Amino acid sequence: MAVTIREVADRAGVSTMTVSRVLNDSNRVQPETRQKVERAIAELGYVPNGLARGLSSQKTGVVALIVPDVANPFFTKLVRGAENVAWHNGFRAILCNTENDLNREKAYLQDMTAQRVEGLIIAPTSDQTRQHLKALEQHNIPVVMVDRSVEGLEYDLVEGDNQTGARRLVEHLISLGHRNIAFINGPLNISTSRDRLKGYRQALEAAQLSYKSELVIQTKVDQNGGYQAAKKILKLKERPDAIFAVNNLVAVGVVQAAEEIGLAIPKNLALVCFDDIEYASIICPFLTVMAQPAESFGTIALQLLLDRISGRAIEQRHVTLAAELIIRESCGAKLAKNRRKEQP
Amino acid sequence: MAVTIREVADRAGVSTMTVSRVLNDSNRVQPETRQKVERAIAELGYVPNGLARGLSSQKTGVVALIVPDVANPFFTKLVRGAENVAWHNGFRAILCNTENDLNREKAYLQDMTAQRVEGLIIAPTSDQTRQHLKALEQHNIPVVMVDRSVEGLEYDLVEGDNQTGARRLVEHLISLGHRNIAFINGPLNISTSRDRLKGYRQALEAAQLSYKSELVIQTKVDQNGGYQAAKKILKLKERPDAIFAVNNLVAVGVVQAAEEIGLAIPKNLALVCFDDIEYASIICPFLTVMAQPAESFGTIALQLLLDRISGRAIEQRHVTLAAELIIRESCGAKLAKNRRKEQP
DNA sequence: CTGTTAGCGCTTTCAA
DNA sequence: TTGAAAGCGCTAACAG
Repeated sequence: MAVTIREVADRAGVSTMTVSRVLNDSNRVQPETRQKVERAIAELGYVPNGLARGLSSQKTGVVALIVPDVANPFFTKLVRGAENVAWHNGFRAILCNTENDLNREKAYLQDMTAQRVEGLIIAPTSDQTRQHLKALEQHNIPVVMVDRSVEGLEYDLVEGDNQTGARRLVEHLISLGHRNIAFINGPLNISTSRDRLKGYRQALEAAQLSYKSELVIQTKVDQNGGYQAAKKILKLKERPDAIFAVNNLVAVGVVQAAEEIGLAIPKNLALVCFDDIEYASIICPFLTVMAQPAESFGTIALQLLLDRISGRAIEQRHVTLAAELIIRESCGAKLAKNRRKEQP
Repeated sequence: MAVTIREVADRAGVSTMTVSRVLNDSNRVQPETRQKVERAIAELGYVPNGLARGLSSQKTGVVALIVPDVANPFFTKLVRGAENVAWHNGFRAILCNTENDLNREKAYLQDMTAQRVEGLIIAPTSDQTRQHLKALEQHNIPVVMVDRSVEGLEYDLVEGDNQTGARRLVEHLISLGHRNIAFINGPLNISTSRDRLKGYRQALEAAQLSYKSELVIQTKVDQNGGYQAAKKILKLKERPDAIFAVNNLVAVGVVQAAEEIGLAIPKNLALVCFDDIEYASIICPFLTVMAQPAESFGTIALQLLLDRISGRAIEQRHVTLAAELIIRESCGAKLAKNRRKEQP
């Protein structure tokens, strides 16, 4: 058993309450008394029991971060930003990686409630998350949703401007002369998939291109999902000349598939996607992307959460962060430019 | 205040003890009683208070993961592996991102002790971590060190074979004809830096190349560190024809610097490093690396930790994981090959 | 400024 | 198989 407040109090010759006051540095303690206590703490190597503290005070100083996939650079950065802000405000962050699994998400949600975390940042696996979250309403634990929204839930939200982003990405492809543009999308029960689909259609319409359902496919939003989907869509009799991948990892899967099939990007196939891949883009600036400020998603979400925790916020807040088009190789823009130069 | 065990007990018409037994599914409860209790739990939406539980039982079901930088793909994967194993064994993982800051590491360590986590995985910021860890010894909390070792600490350890890996990387450069090989290393108070330096020297000696201290430079092991160091070293009158970067992020910084200076890799400068960058290598297989099984670092470390927690392990264990040389573009091997073809 | 008294919500221990 | 009593280590609320 570790050293307790009792032992510290005995050694310092004061009551436990006085020790407690020193710990929470209430200034209602005489300097000399405080010194005695502090010496006792140091000598004993006393570390207050956080559980007892939390149980008694109803404050744990812990928030939970629930994300679908830590290995996705977007979420990695989001987590980093959130953890940082938490740290600087005296909070710890528990990381919960759901692996896009609804059951795991549900279990984590229960668990975090049990641990009495003071707040929750969640990038929901899908709209089905609604039920789990609803079930937690009675616990009155502040929640902020990030990246993905869930209809019918009144929580604060930090998301990207997915529709606009998608539209601009597709417009870009169209401006480069592509007419047969496939869209490898995620499941439609994820808000980002729905919004990006809207943007895709919007861009086609504006260019008076018809929407062909065989060019739009839904898959898991990870590398393998992108790989499988690309394999399928690139076998079409009328092969697309460009692909819009719903996110970075799906795009990685597309690159992999194209390589295997022997299609050169961007020569034989143009490719664009949502979300950058940090270090990759420096090593070789290849993917043309709609980059989102991932870290800001995390820092802002955590700030909103802290506002809730401290009771500063009342109304529901909805932050939308713009994305930035970064044109590199994979869309073929530079290729096109060079071609023009060569054939004057 | 949330629903408590008391209310569940009242509603089910049993004592709190019986509810507790159902919760911990002790089988010493009559089926009918159990049903009554379970119904009450469901109706009330009861979630047991983990703090109270932990305080009372001395078990929290939480382990801490302390890493220097979550945004580094190596640690991201390590964390992912560890979190996964924790999950499957009924444990939650708290992520602590120290940002390579000793103070932050110290605070986290104290904090985790306070929260009574049942175990600790730590990739230490440096040898200075020893003092913090020593201070926690009296708490008898199981610790497993990963990636980096700290001398004088008797904890379980999972690390890579840094010396061999570094040696092979440099040997590879030498085999390609490079003689003026710079090494951008990390601080020597990190074990991996020391071991990789040994490997570097070993390779030079074996090839009877002299060690030139001006070609070895220490820096922070992140992108900016690599960038700054490369800027400096590439200005040398006798410019190196190859660089061995101590890790992936440093290599990214080197690429950045080389780009700025106008040096083409691998044409004017060969580059190799430790640790792969997952997605980047698929999008464009550029960096020649010594890839470490990052996820295994995490899974194995967590398994060792679970052994400790359950008291299964007694002796100190030391796991060394081999790295794999992956030859891509940046070292110039393929360039060399082509050159040979072109000049028969 | 300091101490006393009661819990926080659960589990352990011992009886029944 | 079930329950009563006694804490786990701390802090809130009130006295003094």
